[in-house]
Amino acid sequence: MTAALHDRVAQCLADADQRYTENRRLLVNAFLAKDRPMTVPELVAVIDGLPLSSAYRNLSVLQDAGVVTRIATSDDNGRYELTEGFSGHHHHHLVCEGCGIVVDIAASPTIERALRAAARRATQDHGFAITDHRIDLIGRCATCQR
Amino acid sequence: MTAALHDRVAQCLADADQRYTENRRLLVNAFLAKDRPMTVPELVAVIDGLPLSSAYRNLSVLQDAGVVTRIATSDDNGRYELTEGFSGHHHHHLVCEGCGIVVDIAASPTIERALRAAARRATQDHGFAITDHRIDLIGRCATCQR
DNA sequence: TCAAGACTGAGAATCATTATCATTATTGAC
DNA sequence: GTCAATAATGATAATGATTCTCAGTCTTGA
Repeated sequence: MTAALHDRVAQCLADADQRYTENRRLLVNAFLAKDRPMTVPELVAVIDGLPLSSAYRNLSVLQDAGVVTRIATSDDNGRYELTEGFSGHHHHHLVCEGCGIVVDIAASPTIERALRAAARRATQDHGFAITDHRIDLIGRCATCQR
Repeated sequence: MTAALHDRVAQCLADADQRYTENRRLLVNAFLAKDRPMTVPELVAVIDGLPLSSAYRNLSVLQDAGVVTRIATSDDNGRYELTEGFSGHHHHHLVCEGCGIVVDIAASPTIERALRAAARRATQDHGFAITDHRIDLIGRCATCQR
């Protein structure tokens, strides 16, 4: 199961003329271990001995190859997660405005349908070619509610 | 019309023990002039003579008072816009992944309804108290499509 | 086995944002 | 109106996440 996933990652990197090195494998495994977007400090804390500079460089390589995605948050640290093709399912995010943590939630068919219509309208009205979307529900996690 | 708006901004700042100074008024007017989220460099370019440090400090004050909202983007600059109560209408964003520009689009009732259901589910399943949401349609603007 | 080129990691550089602080402007009390 | 007390300003320095640099190491394919 995960072996097949690693093969696909390797293929994806190969297509981008990149190798699937030990550090990159450690990063992918860290993402598989937790199913929520993680910051670079979180990643290096989990991957013992990985230098910051290597973490950033390899995340950038994995991002260019389409294996991971960087998500923008309002707190200071960026967060990374496996691209949907690798994490398995289309999902959206629950964002805590207290601590900044981000949790994955399943997408609903109703929302997806409505979004397709909205994308069509955006193309008509503004000339945008829509390729993706992002939905965040914002609030406070159980911990931050005290 | 805009006079009433300025009164409401003044009230909002007063509630936060802040004054509605010239610089703050200039910022609010800049937001009214363009109806899309703007970066700090864009703002100081439009408001002649406004120092960067004053721009950042006053945006922060306006944000704490609930007059402007900072939106997170994946490019390097943050973007600010008037909070919905002041800009007039609930809206979502069209984001160009080429140049990073952000354009407002109207929210659709269908999506809003579906989001309320999703928020209910998030509370049940994850203990989050949802207070807001954010929808971005991501693609390429007419210019960046060449 | 060897050369070409990719990868690594320590440290320096970058750049948006924040903090500092002396100066200036505003306010409320008298 | 005058006078503290307090808030706002803006130049500059500091911060901190991210990116770049570069010399050394590892892979790969011939």
